[in-house]
Amino acid sequence: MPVEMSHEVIEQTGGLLGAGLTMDLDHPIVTTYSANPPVTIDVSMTDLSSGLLAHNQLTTIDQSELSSQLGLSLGGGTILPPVQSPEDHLSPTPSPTSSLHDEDMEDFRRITAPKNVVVEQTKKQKASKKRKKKDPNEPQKPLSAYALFFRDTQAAIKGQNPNATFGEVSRIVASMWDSLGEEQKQVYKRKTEAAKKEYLKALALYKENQMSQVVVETMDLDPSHDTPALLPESPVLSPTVATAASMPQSASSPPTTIANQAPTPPPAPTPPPPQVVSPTPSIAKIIISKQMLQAGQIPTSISMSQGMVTVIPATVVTSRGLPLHQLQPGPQTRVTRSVQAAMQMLPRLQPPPLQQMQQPPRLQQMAPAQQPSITILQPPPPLQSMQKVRLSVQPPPLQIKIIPPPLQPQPQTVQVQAQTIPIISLPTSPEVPASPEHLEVLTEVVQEESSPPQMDVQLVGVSPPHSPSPQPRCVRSGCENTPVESKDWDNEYCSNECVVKHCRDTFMAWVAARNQGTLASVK
DNA sequence: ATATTGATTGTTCGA
DNA sequence: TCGAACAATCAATAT
Repeated sequence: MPVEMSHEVIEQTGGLLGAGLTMDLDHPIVTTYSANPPVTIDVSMTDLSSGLLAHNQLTTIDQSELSSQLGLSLGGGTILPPVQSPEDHLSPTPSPTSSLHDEDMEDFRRITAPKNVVVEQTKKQKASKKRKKKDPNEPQKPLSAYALFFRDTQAAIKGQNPNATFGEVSRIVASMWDSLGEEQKQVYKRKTEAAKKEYLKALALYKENQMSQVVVETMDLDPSHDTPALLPESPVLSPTVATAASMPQSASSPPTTIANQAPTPPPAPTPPPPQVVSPTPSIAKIIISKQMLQAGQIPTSISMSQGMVTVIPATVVTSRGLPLHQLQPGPQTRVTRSVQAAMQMLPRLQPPPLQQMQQPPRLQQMAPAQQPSITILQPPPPLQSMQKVRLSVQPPPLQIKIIPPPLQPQPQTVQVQAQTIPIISLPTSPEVPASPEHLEVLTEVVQEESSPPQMDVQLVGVSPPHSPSPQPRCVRSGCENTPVESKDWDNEYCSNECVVKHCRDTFMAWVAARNQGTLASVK
């Protein structure tokens, strides 16, 4: 505490608030002055209090006496010889009770009693006063120079005179303010000016935010639809949505809307909105990552329309900085779920023409698909091209096709290529029914696949690589029969049985070789 | 009208 | 109904 210094200041300058205040107030203490009042303020108040209040051992001061003494000391002409040294004042701080003598108590009552009456009177008068409701987020107006000064000095006054009432402190502060030199006042005024600039900035930003509010809604198009949420507990969705919600929107850019806009679709401008919304009441869940929003890219989107589930991942990097496909539970689980949901719709739907499967509509034009197909665009791992797995499942014959993806990992522009490689062709047979369970297994295997697509094709591939023999034989290993021609296979098999066996063996071998125990659940 | 601080009073709500 | 928590009010003064 700067008690000694205050004494020195007064002794040397002969004034109360002269050099001391100037010296310390010139210090830039903008950020701390409110919490820690300027040292010199404390000094001055200490001496002021000691000189004025403690001199008479008053906790309540006679107004005229106070004024005269304040005027005397603050006027700067006379030095008040402190009866008590500042140190004495500080060390055992005079407790309110101990400092109160009987006479003081009388003075206290004499002064405070009428005050209470006044309070009661003004209470009724100002009962119906200001009714202001403010937005808590609205920036606070900068304090006036006097308010800053009051805040700084009142603590010192209170410290020296704990029993001083608010009115007394206010009068003391006002006297000090009056006696404050213009330079010292300028210090506070500069603070106020600086705070005002900040206030204007904050106010502008606040108003801007008021103008543009982000609308973020995520909901199922059909809540009654018993479909597990595609992206429920995703570690990606929550942060991204929160980011979108908290991200300030500039007035020029439209609010980011993640919503089902079926009731009132907005006038879609030429650039399609970043989300793919299913036209049918099934499910629409949107992910917009922060990176994508900032880059203005089309975000991850999932749409489902009459059995067609489209997963368009965002760029690989997520908010965690991990590739999307590495998250657990990641898109694998979600995709599987959506696939399962789509599977249940399959039996009712008729297989589409092959041409349609090979040339699906553009992603932004995912009009109601006529075939029960599932298009899954998985995010490419780094240095890997995007893998596009297209499962076209239909009642007999069942087909699963893997389409090698284009090399450019640009989900928003990628189109499904017409080139397809038939891998497994399973005609309906009693031995291998195309049950949903089986489909699910196949699907999950494909979903969990994250290795380069080439390997998939190679492993899953049905046709033997080569070995052109002069006498054609059935493709199934161990079968020596001559293949027969059928509409279900291309002159490779001798019978339906061989087709089934061959496919089963191939698939099981692929599963075993592929997973090596990592997918023990797949049988 | 509003700000300073802190005591007091009034209101609301849960136990 | 009671107590806790919160809100409103008031003081003197300056802006």
